[in-house]
Parts: sequence; C-alpha cells; structure tokens
Amino acid sequence: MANYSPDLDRTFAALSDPIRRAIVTRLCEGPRSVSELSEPFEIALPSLLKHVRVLEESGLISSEKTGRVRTCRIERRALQQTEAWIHRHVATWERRLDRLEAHVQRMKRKH
Amino acid sequence: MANYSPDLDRTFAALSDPIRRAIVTRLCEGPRSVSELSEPFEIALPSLLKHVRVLEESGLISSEKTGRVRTCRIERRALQQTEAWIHRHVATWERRLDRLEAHVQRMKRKH
DNA sequence: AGAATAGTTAGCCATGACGGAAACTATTGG
DNA sequence: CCAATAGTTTCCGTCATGGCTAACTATTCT
Repeated sequence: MANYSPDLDRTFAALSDPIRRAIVTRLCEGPRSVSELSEPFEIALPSLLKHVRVLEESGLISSEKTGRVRTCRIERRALQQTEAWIHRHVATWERRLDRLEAHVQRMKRKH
Repeated sequence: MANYSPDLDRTFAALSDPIRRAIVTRLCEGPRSVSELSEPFEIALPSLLKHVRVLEESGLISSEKTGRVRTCRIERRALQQTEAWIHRHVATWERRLDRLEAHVQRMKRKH
C-alpha cells in the first residue's frame, strides 16, 4: 500500500488542524470567500490565508479570484482518496481479525 | 461537526508521515516488536521509537512490554473514527451536489 | 559472570508550522 | 477621485517535528 505518497502526506497534514477542518466543513455547504471563511475565527486574515493555501496545496480545496474576491470551493478527490486509504486499512485489519476468529473456531471444534 | 477534537488532530497528524503510515500498514498484518518494525527503514532506533510514541498517543496503536521486548499492535477505534469524519464530509458534499443537480433539472423542465 | 540483545533517555541540530503586525496592491462603491 | 474593502506580501517570534549520536538500563543467552 502506497505510503510514500506526498499527496497523502499533505492531505493528512492539512486535516490535522482544527481550523482547516472547520474550513473544509464550511466549504462542504458551498463556496465561500476568504473573508467569509475567516468570520468564525479569532484569527488574523494573513494567518487564515495560510490555512487556505495549505488546503489548496493538499488538493482538498481550490480557489479562484474574480475582481478583488477569492472564492474557495471544496474538491472531491483528495478527501475521497484519503477515505479510500483508511478504508483499505480498516478492511485489512478486519480480515485479519476474521481469520483469527476462524482459527479459534477450528481449534474449538478439534477439542 | 466536531472540528475542535484533539483526538482527530493527533490522528491526522500521525498519519501525515509516510513512515508512520507504513508502520500502521505493517501492524495491520499482525503485532510486531519495535525492532521488527524498524527493519524496513534506514532510520535509527530512537527515531523510530519516536514515531511509535506518536502513533500510540494518537490512539492508532498500542504497545506492551514483556521482558525486554515491546510488542505493538493496531487499535481499531482511531482509524475508524477518522474514516467516519471523512465519510460524513464526503456525504455532506455529495448531498449538496445532488440538490444542485435536482435544481438544474427543475429549471430545465420549466423552460 | 559476562556478552549480546532490545529498548530507552538525553541532548543536539535544522527545518517547518502557526501565530501575529505592518505595510502594500488592486478593486469597487459613493 | 477618494474611501472603503478584500486580499496579499513581508518579516518576525516561538514552538513542534524529525533526524542523529552517545550513553544508559534491563533482560536473556552462554
């Protein structure tokens, strides 16, 4: 399983910050401008902008500037890929547990 | 949606490193000792141990020392919670797209 | 007992992350 | 044209991260 992926690195790192997760949550409801995104937080604009950049570099969001307004929107792929990575692991792990249990059952039957 | 969760912070941060993801992948196949875990990497033991600690603090793995050997194993909950967080978001996001498309369809029928 | 093994601690260094203030650019409303 | 708005750049301070080596403890093998 591909663990050497800078993509996954960036996505997980991006999601490790509560402000960035909140931005993602917010953008799931629809596109927002940078200052709309900043409203809920007690944080200076430049700091928020950094978070936006991190999210953008991770591929989780995209943004476009029209006039003086930058509009941010969520991007499906990164989030889905990340979910897929985790899902594969949970699955592997559960398969193993199943095998283990099957083994225990066989032992029981023998004795 | 709970974005102020130090648990999620730590889990995502833990998964943002390729070595730590490789450890998780490895442990999905079964418990391993610290030195078994270190084998695939060109990394000093103390460095690897730090990764193990980070994973342990995130709740992704647990470990127990018997004699001079510390055995690490995967812990289901953290990984599942993380998957759940992402899944909720992908879902929210897809619901929104569905609504949008339904809206477009209604407009089409009108004209 | 002595040597080898497994892990641990301590301390060091370079780099990157996250926060801020101040000053600047580019649009837009009056 | 001027003021207000929206975002951006620069620079700074502090703390966390990831790597190392060296030295140490605790077990286990001979």
